[in-house]
Amino acid sequence: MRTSPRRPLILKRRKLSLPVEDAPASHHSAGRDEPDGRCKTVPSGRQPSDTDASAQKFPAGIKIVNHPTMPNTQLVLIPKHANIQSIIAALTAKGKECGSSGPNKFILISGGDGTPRPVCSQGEHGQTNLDPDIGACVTKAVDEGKKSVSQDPEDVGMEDDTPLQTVKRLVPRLIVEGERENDEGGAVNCALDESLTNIQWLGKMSSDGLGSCNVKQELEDKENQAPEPEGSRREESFSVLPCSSSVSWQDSISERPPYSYMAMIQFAINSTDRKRMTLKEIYTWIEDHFPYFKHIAKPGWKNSIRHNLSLHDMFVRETSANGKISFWTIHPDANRCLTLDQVFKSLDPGSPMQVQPCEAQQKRLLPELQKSVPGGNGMKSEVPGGSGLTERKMKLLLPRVSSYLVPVQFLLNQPFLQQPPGKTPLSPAPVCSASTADWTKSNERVQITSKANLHVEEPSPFLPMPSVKEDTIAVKEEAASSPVKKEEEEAVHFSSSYTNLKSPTRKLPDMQASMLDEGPSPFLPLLPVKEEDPFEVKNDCRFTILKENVPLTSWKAEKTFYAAKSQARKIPDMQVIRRRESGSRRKQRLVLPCAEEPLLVFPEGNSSDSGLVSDFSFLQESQPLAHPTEQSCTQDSCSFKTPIKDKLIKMPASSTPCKPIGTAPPAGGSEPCRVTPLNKEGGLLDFSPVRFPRGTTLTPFKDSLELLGFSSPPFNDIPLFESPRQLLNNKSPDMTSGPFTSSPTFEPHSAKRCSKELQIGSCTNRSLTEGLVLDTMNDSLSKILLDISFTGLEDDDFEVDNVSWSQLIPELR
DNA sequence: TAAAATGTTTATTTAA
DNA sequence: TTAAATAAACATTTTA
Repeated sequence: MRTSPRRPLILKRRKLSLPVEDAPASHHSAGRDEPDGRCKTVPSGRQPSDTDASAQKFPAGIKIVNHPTMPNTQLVLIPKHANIQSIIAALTAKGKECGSSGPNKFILISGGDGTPRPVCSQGEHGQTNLDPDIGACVTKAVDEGKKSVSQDPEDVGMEDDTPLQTVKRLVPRLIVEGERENDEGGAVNCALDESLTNIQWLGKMSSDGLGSCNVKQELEDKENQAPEPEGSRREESFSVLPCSSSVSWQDSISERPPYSYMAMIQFAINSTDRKRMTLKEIYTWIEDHFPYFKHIAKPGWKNSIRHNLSLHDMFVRETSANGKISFWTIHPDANRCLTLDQVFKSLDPGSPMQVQPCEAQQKRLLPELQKSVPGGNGMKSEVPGGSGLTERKMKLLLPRVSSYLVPVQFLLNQPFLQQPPGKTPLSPAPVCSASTADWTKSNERVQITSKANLHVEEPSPFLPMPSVKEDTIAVKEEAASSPVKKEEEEAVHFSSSYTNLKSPTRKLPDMQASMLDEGPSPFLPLLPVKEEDPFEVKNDCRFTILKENVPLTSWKAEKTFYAAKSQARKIPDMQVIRRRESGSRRKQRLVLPCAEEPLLVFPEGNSSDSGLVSDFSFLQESQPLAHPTEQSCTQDSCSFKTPIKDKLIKMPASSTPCKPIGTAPPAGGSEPCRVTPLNKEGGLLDFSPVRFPRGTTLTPFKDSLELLGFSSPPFNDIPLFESPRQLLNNKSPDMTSGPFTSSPTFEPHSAKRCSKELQIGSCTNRSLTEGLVLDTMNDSLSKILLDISFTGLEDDDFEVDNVSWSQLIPELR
């Protein structure tokens, strides 16, 4: 799939594809997609039988049958003599044959036929080599896992090494039904084990190795690449590289940072003590920290920086006392104090930072996080597994809506999760508070530079307003102008309204509800646009807005309030400069005299907590919100373009166009405005199951596999069982959590949430769903989960302790 | 004064 | 449909 060079990784969904593209036909890689989407080749030259979908036979005696109970799931019955190639091919062929609508989970079950298994079945079909591409990918992946494996696919351990040794060297052992470890001998010389292990390894490879392959390809293509396609390829490589990839964009000028411009700007600005930067400094900072932009990126990236600075309201331009230097700051209400240090952690103090979003920190600190939430508020049970958290964690860094619009997420985690180990805590809250304090109190002699006429020029977040940007005013300190009493009054009026708006108990103004109910305001579209007197126009607009209590969100209103207040107080010192009618789109500025620092009328403790206080208090308030609108207003404190849209989504009975809410409203509508500090993208607190299309549950484990490096043995502690009964009887915590607990930071509770099936299996019946799902979504072997479910054993009276697999799986007979 | 830098806005493309 | 990236036009300011 083509990936965009524009999109940062963190915004992308990982699309994992089987890295056997263009594989030679001689290899045993899975058949590639044919135009009709069906499997082209099958190992050993056999085509999968398409006569019986329920018991399809594949080479090496592999059978794939439909799972008796689980939809989109098939049982892969693997004879002991099956080799890895056969299994992979069969699975792939099956997946491709079924297409995107077919089953996406495969339960891998060994045959258990009792026949002496060959010592090594790798060469059974005369095929011992992996696809070179796969091998290369695997090698890369293994290399990344600090494994010393030659790139020669033949050296991946398929021949020189005993298969099992190779497997065991490469990947952790996998639990396999019907297989058991030889207690005495330790290692089971089992081709199936190898195969399954290799399947897992393939699944790993599909995510890691592919990236490596892409990196490899990237390196090969880089020489001849123009910047644009180069970025594309890099992007692609990023899309599959694991967090722990050794290919760090920080070490490579060719790697585009996985951050949006907005995020990088935040990084830059927050890297300074004063939380402000000139444009040039931002350029420099980005170039210094992301060499890509210095060496590779097209010059247009600076344009994008400027574009982002102007576009996002969170970026506020201030001017120096003399008005000659423009500083870009982040509005305190929007500033999460996000820094590069917070999104990275140094794995090795002596080594450069590696691409490692602090997901591990987050996971490790999750228990603390949960403890920090009184009562848990249901969080504990909803703490996702590692991968889900990973994605959500990543979203914390997203430049999208969630990243800065709803600082709750960030604040929730920041004190616990954002601190790089071994580093001096950034103390985000104090920093932010300080920043906010500076912003709201001292203001550092910095003149507030307002953006375009907020009320008039910028459409109301709730109302489609006509653009009157061409006839707005700029207020400057340099010159004086005759005061306008009317304006003063209106300004005062506005300040009062604004104060109310910002009051701790503020709630949505009545007008808001009416607007939401009635649609666009009848006033705003009628705003007069008088060429002759833009100032008058502006006043009218403002007054109209005030009268209607348009819920201007805090800081946007704040800016306006600066203007209004200043106008009220310093009219003589100001000059109303009518914007020239040349059609200029330049952002209007409001430069206040240094001597007239705006005095904020924010209510105590509410105006400038940078979202920290309020946000964290939200976490501490575990009880359900009694007044959702209040929370809404809390969010109102961040009035940004996108967040406003977001808020609209949550607005009750909103008649304004809004994006449909992803989750169904609560039954009964008892909570019309179910305000959550999280965003629609499912922030940290949104632990709802992540689902694939077609209802497939994307288990956190899916991604936890990604997190599990090659060096981590997620399955080491999982016993092997000879029979289903044994398997069920051994449903010990270790077994239940099994691979999930392999991560030292894994939240035990999340194991139960690793998949819907698992929940069902552990709660409603005695089936197990665990481990390995071979996800063939999008024709890819992305993840493997050993999924064991035997509804026939639900009955406690099922006393066939020695029941064999074949008794449960007729096809095994 | 021209060029460069900076700032604003709109439009388009792309991926999710 | 939306967010982000990108390009571009244009305006304004700064600098050489």
